[in-house]
Amino acid sequence: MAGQTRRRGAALEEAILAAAVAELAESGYAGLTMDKVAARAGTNKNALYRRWPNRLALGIAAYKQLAKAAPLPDTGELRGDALELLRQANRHWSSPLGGVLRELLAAAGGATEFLAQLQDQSGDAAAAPWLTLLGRAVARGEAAPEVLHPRVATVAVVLLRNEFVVRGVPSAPDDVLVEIVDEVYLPLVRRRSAS
Amino acid sequence: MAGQTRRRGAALEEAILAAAVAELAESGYAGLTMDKVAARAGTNKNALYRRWPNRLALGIAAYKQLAKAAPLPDTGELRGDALELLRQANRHWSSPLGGVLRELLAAAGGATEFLAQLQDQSGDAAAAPWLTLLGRAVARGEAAPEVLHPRVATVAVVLLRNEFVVRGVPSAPDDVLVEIVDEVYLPLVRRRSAS
DNA sequence: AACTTACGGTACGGCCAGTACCGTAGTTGC
DNA sequence: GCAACTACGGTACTGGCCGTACCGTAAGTT
Repeated sequence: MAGQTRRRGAALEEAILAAAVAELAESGYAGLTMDKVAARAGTNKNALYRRWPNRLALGIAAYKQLAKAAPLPDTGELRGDALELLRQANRHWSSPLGGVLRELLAAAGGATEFLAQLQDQSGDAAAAPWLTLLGRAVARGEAAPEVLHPRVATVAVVLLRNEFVVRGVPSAPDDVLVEIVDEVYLPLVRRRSAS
Repeated sequence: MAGQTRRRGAALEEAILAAAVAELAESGYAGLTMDKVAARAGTNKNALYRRWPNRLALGIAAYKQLAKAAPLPDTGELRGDALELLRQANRHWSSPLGGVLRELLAAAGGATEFLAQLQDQSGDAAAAPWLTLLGRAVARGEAAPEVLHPRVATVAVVLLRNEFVVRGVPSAPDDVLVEIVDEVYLPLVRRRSAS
């Protein structure tokens, strides 16, 4: 064969991951088969199963390669920041990547050990940007301090994610984002502890 | 064989659905195989594929048999109603049925024609009870009239569903429900159009 | 150099979706 | 009451995929 040299260790691992990423991007998790990844990486399934216990683990690893954090918006006012962050999420979920994430969440099926791997991308870690964004708004007097709580801060993204779960793939139109921000998020966050 | 008579039409269809429901309840959607359903119904896959085009369609049909609407709570005040409705949803999603629903939503993978079948159980139709519940609260003066909007009305359930998607199977503790109601839902809904 | 480790090739077991074919029982129309 | 038709039951098969096993051989190790 052409390949006089035989790859090992990290070099091979990177090649496999790259192949998995490519398959994931092209065909989604459903189309990610161990045989195809092995073929694409120019190796065989042995090398895969030596590194990842099963297909799901490889899929998650490949997804994590694909998903990268976007910079935090700073428009100077809460509404603009929230909308922009929501648009980022919208782009992510309506891209092929969003479908992949849904497939993975599904394949994990509630298995905590796998879900934990995905939370960085989809769950708790996603609260951090919202909290800092809200923190700035509180400092500006745009929001009440008692809303600096993960459950409250992330309401907007959670609602948007719900759109995708319930309605399906296509990207949410911008009106939906505006509606979420204006009808729910801002009223919720602006409250002056109305008892 | 024992069965002298041969079932046809509706009788057979019911038997198949019953078998599918049983399999779904025992093993979830992942464990629902066409062979097992056929065997359990005492027939073969032909009869199945004559009625449903594929496994997912049968799974959804079986799920719809399983899920039935619970009566609408009426405790006399908004907080109690909302909490009770949330507890219903919590029970549903933390039961095996919830896992099944998640599996189905995943298997549908954004295919609109299938999602539409599930929305009755999980999506838009779920907005109706919340709207009537809120309507009563508005009449009592417990909520502002401008919150009679599906997006706003369903915020609580959507947040709860998110718990399941992100955290996994186990039932959400009651504190979480209380937190959702007290930290998010009531403040959101009680606003007196704070501009 | 000998030794160990990991890759490559290949083959296979097992499971399952979906399809095809055919004999036969039940139903319908005459 | 007979024929034609429809739908069920049995069975077999294709094709795809996950996961495992075995074995020869190249790469790194001492």
